[in-house]
Amino acid sequence: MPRSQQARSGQRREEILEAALACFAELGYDKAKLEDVRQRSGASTGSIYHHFGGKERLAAAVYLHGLKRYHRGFLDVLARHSDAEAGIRALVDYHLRWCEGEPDWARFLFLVAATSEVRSLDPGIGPQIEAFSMEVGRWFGEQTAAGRLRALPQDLVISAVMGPVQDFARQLLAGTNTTDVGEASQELGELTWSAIRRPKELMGS
Amino acid sequence: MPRSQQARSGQRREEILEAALACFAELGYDKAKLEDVRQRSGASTGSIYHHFGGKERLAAAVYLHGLKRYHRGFLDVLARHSDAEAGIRALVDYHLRWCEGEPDWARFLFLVAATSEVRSLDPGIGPQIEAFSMEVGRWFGEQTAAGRLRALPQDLVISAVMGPVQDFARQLLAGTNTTDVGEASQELGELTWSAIRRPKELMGS
DNA sequence: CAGATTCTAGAATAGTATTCTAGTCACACC
DNA sequence: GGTGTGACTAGAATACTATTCTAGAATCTG
Repeated sequence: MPRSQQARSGQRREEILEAALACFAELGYDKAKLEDVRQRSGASTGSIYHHFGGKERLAAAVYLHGLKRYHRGFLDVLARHSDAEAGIRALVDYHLRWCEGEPDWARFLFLVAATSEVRSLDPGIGPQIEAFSMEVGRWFGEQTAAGRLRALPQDLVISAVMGPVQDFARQLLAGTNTTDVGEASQELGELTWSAIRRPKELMGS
Repeated sequence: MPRSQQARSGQRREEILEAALACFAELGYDKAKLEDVRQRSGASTGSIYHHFGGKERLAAAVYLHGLKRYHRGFLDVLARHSDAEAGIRALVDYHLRWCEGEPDWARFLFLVAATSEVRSLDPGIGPQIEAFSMEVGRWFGEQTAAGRLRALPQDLVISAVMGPVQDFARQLLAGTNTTDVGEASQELGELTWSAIRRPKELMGS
């Protein structure tokens, strides 16, 4: 059975990855059958298993791919802002816009994969998160050291900054949400800054 | 084949529910086989299907059961506090303590089931959430009307209040977390209140 | 072109959710 | 006390889907 062309570098791999994202985002992890991915990508069962080794690890690969995109943009935002308040407002806005602009990716990263231990199934994920956390920690560490933010353990800082907007974005992605995104970004930036800025009563000490 | 006793009111149903929670919390939704639930509960396949109609709807029933417990405690907290600041700090503490005290339930509610559309598979879930939101909305509405909180759309208020602690609790349940829970409750309460209180520059207007 | 490697195909297999059939139990009614 | 009825249970039969396996094609290297 003749085929036109095959095996050009990572072509097939990419096709499968893309098809998998679409299926997972659209149907959810367990509703999406491997057969769906197979049909949408045009690949064969064997090919999928050759490249990824199974459904779970396929999901993990998709996750890592998306995570890198999200992280890259996130770090860009930090790099562009040395001012604490502007940086934090920009992060909130970034998260919201990303979810709005890439709903498939966002749905998969923050709704579908948030839960399970997808995180441990691709050896690239651990290092990716570690490197990201390091960078983020550096920015916040500097801001805190300069006395512009509350002095808090790093995990609390992240929860404080990203918690509200993540919660809101989840509602947004689930569609159970009425407020306009632009307004939400504005308000969430405002209140997030109020939460994390160095409290006024300590200013100047 | 003689059996000692059967069919006493909702006995079996409860046993299955309990076994299912344990399995889902321990293994995650897809790793947990119906066979596991069957063995742990002592029920038969047919019995499980008679009472719940399938794995998904079993998960939904577990979800609803846990949600009710969580909601009840949540509303109790609100009922016991008319002061805005005390109420919000208590809510933050409640969420954290609940996750700490009932890790199985919490893991299932906030990690396993948070994502999927479990929410739509049990006809009781919609009304439960609606009634809960109504109550919560009333409390926050009154506080806002009294000028003690920022004037914001309700979905933003909830994200602001519960976002940080939910994010932190998720880390806690995943075990990727170092900060002490008591300290976290204190700090999260503090910064959440800073976020949602009526900003000082408007006070007295 | 020969040999090696990577990749693809699709059938065969295995594991698991779901359905089906035949009951059993508790209870109401006569 | 019998008997009919509906809720409940059991476990085998079925259907679906992830995974494995074997053969072979495409591409690359020398």
